[in-house]
Amino acid sequence: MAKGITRERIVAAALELLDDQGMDALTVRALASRLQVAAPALYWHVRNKQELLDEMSTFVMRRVTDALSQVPPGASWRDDVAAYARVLRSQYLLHRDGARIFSGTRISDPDVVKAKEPWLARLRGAGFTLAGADDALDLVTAFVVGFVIEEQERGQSFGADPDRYSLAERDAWLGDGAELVKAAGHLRDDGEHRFERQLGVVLDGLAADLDR
Amino acid sequence: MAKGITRERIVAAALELLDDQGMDALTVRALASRLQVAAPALYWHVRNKQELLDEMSTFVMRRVTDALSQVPPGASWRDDVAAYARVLRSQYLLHRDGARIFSGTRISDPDVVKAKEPWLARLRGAGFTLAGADDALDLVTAFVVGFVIEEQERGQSFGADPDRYSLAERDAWLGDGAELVKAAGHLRDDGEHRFERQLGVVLDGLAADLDR
DNA sequence: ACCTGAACACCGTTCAAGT
DNA sequence: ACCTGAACACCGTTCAAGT
Repeated sequence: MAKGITRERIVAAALELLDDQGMDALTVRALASRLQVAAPALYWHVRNKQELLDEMSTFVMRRVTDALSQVPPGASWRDDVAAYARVLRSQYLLHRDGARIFSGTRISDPDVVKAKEPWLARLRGAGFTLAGADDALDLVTAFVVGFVIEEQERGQSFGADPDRYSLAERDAWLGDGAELVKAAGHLRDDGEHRFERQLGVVLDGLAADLDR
Repeated sequence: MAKGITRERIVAAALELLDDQGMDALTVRALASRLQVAAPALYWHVRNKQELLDEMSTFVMRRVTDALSQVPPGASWRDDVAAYARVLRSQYLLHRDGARIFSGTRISDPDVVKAKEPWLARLRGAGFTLAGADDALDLVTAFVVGFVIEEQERGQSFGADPDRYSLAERDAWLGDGAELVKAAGHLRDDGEHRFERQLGVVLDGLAADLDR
């Protein structure tokens, strides 16, 4: 006894380690030491490190579907799709480099994929074709992934060295010319506002698509 | 002489190695051996591996801006933004896992960032505010990044084991229920068509934004 | 069934020394 | 200025052996 390592505990500890120390520090040995076992012990529960990473992704995506299953059908398809986008973003944001690490990975649990079903049904009910509904969800997923990758990268650079990424520094680094690029940098906002605004544009596009 | 390693040659060889063997095989030692020098030789030209990766990203993004500078102003802002999206996607597709590796990284060359200037100018000419133009380009970037990450992941899984990812296998793996998810899988297309369709939706959203 | 100790073939990086 | 050889502290993974 006393040990009792399980797949679930390994994944949970791996996510903690990732968030505490970052991707480079997520080694099999460091993970084992956090769990107070020798490194080879992990190989009884997990085939290799890649499988561990896949399990971590699946865990995060399961969190997304769990959170979504709590969301009641909205007043409109817009509300439903927006709820999906917000939940996906917030779950990615929970983990260091979450969007980059957990996007575009194979999900190992069919239930997580099947959780798409009610969302497809809601969109169909709102007038989307099945293909159109699937397309819509994938488009929103692509947008969220790309948005949060950029968002987390900016956050990390800024966290590491706030001065280095100030507007003044950036302007100096850019040198002469490119006045629009510089001015745009000063107008730029971040976080929720920016996300909601761009999400709104995507939803407007889907609405235009639906009306056609 | 005879050696003549330069930063440029290192980056070019690193991209070849990435495409030939994949991310895991892109080691300092393998790269050195491809360039016929001892591993520590690279450290005279590059601070560390991270800097090498940043240089690779910057190189790819410079390719994007070079290709874009050849694109004449289109008949409409839609054509301009679509041209940008297509070029970005095609440059990511040129390299194994390109979107995941090269997105959300700091660009080390100001000229690459400054190349945004004429694109901002064109959008402003078409009626976008400066903030709106910047937002539009970033939104399209986020979409392309997310789209191609998913696209390359699918391509890689399928390339590795075509049977494993056939529709029949997928349906069996999903098990009972989720009929819409299964049916949507059968309707799904890939590549250019899918990209153009989803890009069209994003552009429609921007158009709606512009009319407001 | 579950875990350890020792080992293997590798990593990225440093540094004195060579030309 | 540019490169090498040797070394350091680490990797992921295997495997016989322990309980």
